[in-house]
Amino acid sequence: MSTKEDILNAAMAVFAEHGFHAGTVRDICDQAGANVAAVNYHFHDKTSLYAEVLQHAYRNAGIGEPMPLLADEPDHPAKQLGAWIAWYVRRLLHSGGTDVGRLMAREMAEPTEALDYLAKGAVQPVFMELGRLVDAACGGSLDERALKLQCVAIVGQCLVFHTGRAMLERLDPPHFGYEDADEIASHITKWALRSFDTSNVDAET
Amino acid sequence: MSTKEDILNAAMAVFAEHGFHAGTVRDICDQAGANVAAVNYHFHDKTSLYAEVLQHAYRNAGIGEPMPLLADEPDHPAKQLGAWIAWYVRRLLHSGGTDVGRLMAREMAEPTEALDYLAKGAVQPVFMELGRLVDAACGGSLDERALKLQCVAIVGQCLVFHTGRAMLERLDPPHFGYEDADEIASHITKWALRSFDTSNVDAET
Amino acid sequence: MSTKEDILNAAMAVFAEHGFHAGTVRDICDQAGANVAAVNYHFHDKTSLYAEVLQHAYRNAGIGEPMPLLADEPDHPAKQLGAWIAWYVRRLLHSGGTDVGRLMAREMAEPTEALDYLAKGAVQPVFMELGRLVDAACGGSLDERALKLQCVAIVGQCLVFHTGRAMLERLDPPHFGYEDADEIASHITKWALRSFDTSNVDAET
Amino acid sequence: MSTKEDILNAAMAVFAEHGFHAGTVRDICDQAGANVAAVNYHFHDKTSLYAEVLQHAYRNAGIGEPMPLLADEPDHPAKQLGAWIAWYVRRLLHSGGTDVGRLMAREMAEPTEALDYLAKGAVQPVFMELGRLVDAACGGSLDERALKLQCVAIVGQCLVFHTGRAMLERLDPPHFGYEDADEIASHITKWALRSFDTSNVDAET
DNA sequence: AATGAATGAGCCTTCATTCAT
DNA sequence: GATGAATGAAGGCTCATTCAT
Repeated sequence: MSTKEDILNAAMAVFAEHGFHAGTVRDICDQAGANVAAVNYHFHDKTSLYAEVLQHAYRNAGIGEPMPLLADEPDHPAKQLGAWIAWYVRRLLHSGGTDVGRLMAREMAEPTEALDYLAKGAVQPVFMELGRLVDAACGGSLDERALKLQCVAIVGQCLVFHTGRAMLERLDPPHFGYEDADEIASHITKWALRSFDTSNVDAET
Repeated sequence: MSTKEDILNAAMAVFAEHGFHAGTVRDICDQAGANVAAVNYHFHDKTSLYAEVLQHAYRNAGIGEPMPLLADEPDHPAKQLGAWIAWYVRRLLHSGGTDVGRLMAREMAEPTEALDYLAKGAVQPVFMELGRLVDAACGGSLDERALKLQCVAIVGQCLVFHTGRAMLERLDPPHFGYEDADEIASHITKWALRSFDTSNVDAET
Repeated sequence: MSTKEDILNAAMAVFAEHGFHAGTVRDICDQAGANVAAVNYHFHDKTSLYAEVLQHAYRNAGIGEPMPLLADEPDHPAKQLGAWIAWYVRRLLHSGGTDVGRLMAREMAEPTEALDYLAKGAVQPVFMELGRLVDAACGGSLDERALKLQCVAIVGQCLVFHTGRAMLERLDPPHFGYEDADEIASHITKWALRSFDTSNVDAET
Repeated sequence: MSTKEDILNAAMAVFAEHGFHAGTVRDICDQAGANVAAVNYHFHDKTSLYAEVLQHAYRNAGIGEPMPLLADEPDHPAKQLGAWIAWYVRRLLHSGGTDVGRLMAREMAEPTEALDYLAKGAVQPVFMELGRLVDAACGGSLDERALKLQCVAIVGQCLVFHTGRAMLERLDPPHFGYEDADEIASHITKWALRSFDTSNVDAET
C-alpha cells in the first residue's frame, strides 16, 4: 500500500507548489515513482485525488504543539489567551512555507467544495475555543456580536502574516518571519487585553 | 478601440472565475465577441494579458471614494485614522465578491511577477499613508518597529474580512457584509485609538 | 512496437516531400495511422523526430551493396577505384528520387545540427576510403593538397547527378537516370585514371 | 516606389536565412520598415513575392564579371575554357555565403515552380555556352552524349564547392574558400584539357 | 498609396484518461 | 495490483490574409 501513500504525498507537494490546475498528474506520478496510470487506478480521478489530498493535509496540519485550551488553566484566562495567540501565530508563520499552509491558502482564494468540509471540521473548533478564551479573558462583558468581532479581529491580526505574506515580503524593509512569532504574538495579546479593561470607554469617531 | 477593452473586461471576469491557468483564452475571446487571435494581437500573450488585467483591476478597485489623507485634516489625526479605516474596510468589503477582489485574493495565494508591480505601485502608498496616520494619532510615541506592527495589525483586522471571506461564510451565523462596514470600522478604530493612550502600560504575557 | 516505426517511416516520407517546416505532425500521424499525440509520446518533439528520421535515413541509405575497400584487392588499385566510383554513382542515382536522397539534399541546403553528426559518422569514412584509393591508383605521386582536390573533384562529378538532379531534369533533353549509372561511372573513372598518368604535364591556363 | 524595393530586399535576406516556409511575412515587413499588409498590397501573395525574389536574385546573381564567351576569343578555345571555369568557380565560391547563393541552393533541394523559370532563363544559356567551349576545346571530337557528360562533369567539379560547402566544412582540415578559387579552377581546367588530348584512349574498368 | 485592426485556419504540444496486458 | 502504449480533446500561439479607412 506504499504506492498510494507515495502518490498522496507527491500530490500534496505538487498541488501546493503549482495549484490544482497547473499541477499535472504526470508530475505527481513521476515524483512518486509510479506509473502515469497510477493516479487513475488508485484515486479514479485527478479531482478525487485532490479531495483526498486536502483531507490528508488537514489531518497533518495540527502536527506539532496541541492547541491550548481554556480548560487547561481555567483560572488564568488572560494568560491562556496569550498562550493561544502565541500558538496560533507560531503555527501560521511556520506553515507559511509548508505544503499544508500553501494548500489552505489556495483553497481560501479559490474555494472548492473541499473547503466546506475543512471549515466545519478543522476551523470551527479552533474558532470556538478562541471565543471561549476571549469571553473568559474579558470577564463575560461582551455581547455575542462584540465577542465575534473581537475574535475575528484577533484572528485577522494573526492571519495577515500568513495570507498577506506574499504582499508583506514585497513591501518595505520590515520583514516578519518565524523567529518574530513571539514578538508578534505578545504585541497582539497586549493589545487585546488592554482593550478589555476599558472596553466600555468610547472614542470619538 | 472597443475590442481591446472588451477583451480586458472579459479576461477580468474569466480570470476571477477560474484563475489564470483554468481560464482559457478561447473563453475570454468568446465572451468578448472577438477572435482567438485577438488576445495575441492586442496583448501578445496570455501572461501579458493577465498582467494588464491585474493593473486594470487595481485601477478600478478604488472606485468611489478617494483615500483619506492626513494632510486633509492635520489637526484631527484620530478622526483621520478613523476615516481611513472606514474607507479601507468599505473598500475591502465592497470588492469582496467582485472580480477585482477575487483576482487580488488569487494573486495573494499564488503570486506571479505581477504582484511585485502591484505591491510597489498600489499597496505601498496606501500602507505608507496609514503609517503617517498612525504616527500622528499616537503622537509619535512609537518607534519604527512598533509602528509597523501597529499598521500590520490594523490592516490585518480589515483584510480578514476580505481574504477570510470564503472561510467566514462557512462558519457560524455571524455574517459580515458591506452593510456592516461602518460597525466593523468603528470597532477597529476604537481598539486602535485606545491602545495608543496607554501604549506604555505592559500587560503580563 | 509497430506504431513507432510506422511514424518514423511516415515522417521520412513527409519530411522528404515537404521539408521540416512545411511537413506537419498531423500529416505524419495520419499517414502512420496513429494519433496526433503519438509523435510526442514516442519522440517527444517534432525536432527530435526529425533528428531520428535523419539517422534512420542514413542507416538505410547504403542499402544494397557494401562500399568497395582498397583492402579487398590491394593489387589492382585502378580497378578498385573504378569499382568505388561505380558504387558511389549507383548509390547516388538510386537515392536520387528516394526519400533518403531528398532528405539529405535538404539538410545540405539548410543544415541543422543533425548534419554534424552525419558528417562525422557517415560521410567522413567514405571520403577517407576514396582518398586511400586515389592515392594507391596514382602511385602516391600526389601531395596531400592535390590528393584532396582530386577526391573532391571525383565526388563532385558523382554528386552533381544527385544535388543537381532538379536542375538537370529541367535542362535540355539529356536525362541521366539510374540506368545510366555504369556509363557515367566509367566516364568519370576513365577521366580520373588518365589524369594520373601524366599528372606532371602542365597545360597553359 | 521605395517601399516595394525595400520589401524585395528584405524578403531576399529573410528567405535566404530561413527558407520560404520558415521566413515570415511579418519578419520581412518589419525588416523593410513597412506594414504587415504591405506584402499583400504590393505582391498579392507570399508565394508571388517569393517568385519575384527569385527573379530579383537571378538578375543580381551575375553582378560582377561577365561570363566569358567563346566569341570573345574564338582562336584560343582552351584558354577560353579555362577562363570560363575560373569565372564559374569564382562565382560559386563567392556566392556561397550570399543571399543569392543560399536562395539558389534551397531551390535546388526543394524545387518550386520558380525553378523551371530559372532553369530556362538563367542556367540553360550558361550551360550551352560551356558546351560550345568544350566542343571547341576538344576540336569537335566528342559526340553529343559524351559532350554533355563532359560538361556535367566540369560543372559538377565546380558546383561541389557550393552545394557541398556545408558538408566540406564539417569534414577534415582541407578548407576551400574564395581565396582558393584560382587554384581550384586551374586544377579542374588542367584535368579537363588533358582528357581531350587522349580522349580516345580507353582505360580498363 | 498605405495601414492598423481583426480574422480564421492550422500547428505543435500538453494533459487526463483509457485499455489491453 | 500495476503498467506501458495510445488516445482525443483542448490549449496557446503563429501566420498569411483581409478589410475598412
